[in-house]
Amino acid sequence: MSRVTIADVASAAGVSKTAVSFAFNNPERLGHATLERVLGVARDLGYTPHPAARALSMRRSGTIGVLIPQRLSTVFANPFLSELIQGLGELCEEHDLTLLLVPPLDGSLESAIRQASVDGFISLGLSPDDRAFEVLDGIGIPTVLIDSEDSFGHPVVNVDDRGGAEAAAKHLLQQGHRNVTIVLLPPARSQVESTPTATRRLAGYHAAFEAAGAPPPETVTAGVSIAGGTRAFESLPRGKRQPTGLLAMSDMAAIGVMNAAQAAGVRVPEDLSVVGFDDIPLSAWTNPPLTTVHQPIVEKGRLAARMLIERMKGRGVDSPAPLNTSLVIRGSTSAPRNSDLPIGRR
Amino acid sequence: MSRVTIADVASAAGVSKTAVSFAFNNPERLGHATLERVLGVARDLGYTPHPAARALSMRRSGTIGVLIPQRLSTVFANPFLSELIQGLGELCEEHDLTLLLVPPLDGSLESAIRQASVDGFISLGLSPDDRAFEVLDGIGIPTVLIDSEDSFGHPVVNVDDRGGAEAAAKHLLQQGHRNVTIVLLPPARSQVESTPTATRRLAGYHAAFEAAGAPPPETVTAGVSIAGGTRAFESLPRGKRQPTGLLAMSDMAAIGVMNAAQAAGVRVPEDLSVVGFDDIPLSAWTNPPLTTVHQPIVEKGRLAARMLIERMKGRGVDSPAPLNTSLVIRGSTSAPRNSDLPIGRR
DNA sequence: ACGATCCTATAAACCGCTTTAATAAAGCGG
DNA sequence: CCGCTTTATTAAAGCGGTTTATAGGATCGT
Repeated sequence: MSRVTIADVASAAGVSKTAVSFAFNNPERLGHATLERVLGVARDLGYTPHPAARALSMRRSGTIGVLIPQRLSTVFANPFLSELIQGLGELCEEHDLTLLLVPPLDGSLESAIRQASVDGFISLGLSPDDRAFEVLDGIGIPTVLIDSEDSFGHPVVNVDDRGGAEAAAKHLLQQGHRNVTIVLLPPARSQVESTPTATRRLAGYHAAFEAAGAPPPETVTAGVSIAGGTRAFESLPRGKRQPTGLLAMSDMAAIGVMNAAQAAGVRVPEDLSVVGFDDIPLSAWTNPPLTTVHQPIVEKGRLAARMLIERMKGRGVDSPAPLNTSLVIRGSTSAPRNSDLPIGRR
Repeated sequence: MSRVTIADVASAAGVSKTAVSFAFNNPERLGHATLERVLGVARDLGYTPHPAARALSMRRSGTIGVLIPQRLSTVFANPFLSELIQGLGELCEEHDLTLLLVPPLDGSLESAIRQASVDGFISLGLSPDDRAFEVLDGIGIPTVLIDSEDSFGHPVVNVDDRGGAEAAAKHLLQQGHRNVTIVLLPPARSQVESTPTATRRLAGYHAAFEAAGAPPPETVTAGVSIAGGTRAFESLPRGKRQPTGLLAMSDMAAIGVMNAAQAAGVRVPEDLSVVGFDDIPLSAWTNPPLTTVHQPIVEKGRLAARMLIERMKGRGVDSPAPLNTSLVIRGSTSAPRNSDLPIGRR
């Protein structure tokens, strides 16, 4: 009734456990006849090595963990993670690894980390001061960071958030927008801090406004979801003080804003220009198509996985330069209707 | 240098391994003083139980596996899986479980199954004759099927694919379409078979045509991606024989078709009506918004996870009735321009 | 003063596999 | 027929935990 173990196979084939183990992992150390016999018996009995036992004795589980800072239902509502996993997946399959999703269990990412039987971790968007790092360092497991901060023990894969944000803001400024609101990313885990990504993007926006001699824009915060963007739109000032341009830190929020705006009779881009961030596939299909900052998400996943696999082999890797971002101008931005700038300065 | 083990903690605290183990798993069996001391030493040393060792001795890994019939990069290009994981994730987090993605490794799902250290499997879209089931049954691990076939050892969660497809086809027929093409789902794993889901949807389409006394439609096959839909459109007959209506088995393919059609100057829905299947969030945002068959994907995930967890507790569960599907009529369908049906019969 | 009872703490077996070191058998030249 | 090298096989020691059965006190009623 119970599971077939290596001992069962061994006694059924009239050999030692060692022989059975060799049959699978070291076939050349067995005589031809015994090898065949053991393999045959194993197949007949339906033997499969117990993965946990194997992992324990080989010190290797064949799995890499993805540390997710929020609930799965939250984070998978954003196509960002899907794309990232496409990249991670390519490398995993190439190297015979499976992918473990590790969200905070019972609110605690730390305890989830401890439970996870993995050979390495990819962490998403963690702040340097996150408690998770103590645990991570304590167990000394290879880790590669994505969307985090540099120089801090583990290699990091980032994109040029700041440059992308700056380009986005500059675009709006050049179109003549002066009344702009920024839609911030919510803090991921620690209530106090904002994510490293959000910090860099904000800096980029601000830099552009400063360079243009414009006052720093107002901000609202919105979750990375269409509903979050909808709420953000509703919290915007109306009437004369309503912004003509919106810089959203995520495409999902941007799309939510567009949706809510149009439902409220505000036309995009005529009455309100909106630019997103990420360039998820959906953004090319909205109405109007979303102007946004492209970042190479799949490539980011690939690169991080490749680095982690190197680290798991014991080789050291350095953080690469931030990956390029680029502004993709589509239909959700235009000059404001009552631009107070002369045509020549646009 | 090496990992801190339970023995290290034990000797540092001057107690037995048993005491340390009890301190974490059975604190009431220890005296107050020793408990505190052991816990303190453990914290100081940064002790964390080895997950594989724990899994081996407790016969429980705290992980459930999702059996994915295709490459991660393929399957995560479709928002379907994201939504499903949102549902699975809710239950996982509630029960302190992590989620292991198990794609075919080196082309073989069977070997991936063996490697995976999980307490249960959720399988996606597997045909009854898939070889994976031999392995699954061999190791006797609780399994719940999604989008598979009934009565076959494991409980199954399905939606009413047939009814949904029938409603979709009926809709097109009622609008007056007589020249319709079906966009089939590609086979998932076994080259010969089509997936159970595809079979049921096809039956639904055919039933509607039969009931209307119309000849069965032509078919093309397209991968579940926008690019797949694009290719499908290109393989359609042109000119007089070009269909006026398209029944796609996935929203992604449907969107790809719309895209390619519009790029070729074919207007949707005026020249070509298209209806999808799944009702992924994206479908509400395309231009025009996609008419499609809604299925409760998140709920499907929740239900399957709930059932699996019950099974993991040793309780038996029955397959529920197929979940309801419903046609969502949006902007991608209308009457064909030169309908040969009199107005009254539309 | 003594056996019964209750708390604590532990020794040892076990989970199922890998791997090192050792043994037995076989082949071989002299 | 003997030492020596190869080849085929295995016993036993881990890997790092959990858990059962047991022992050693302290407490207690009588």
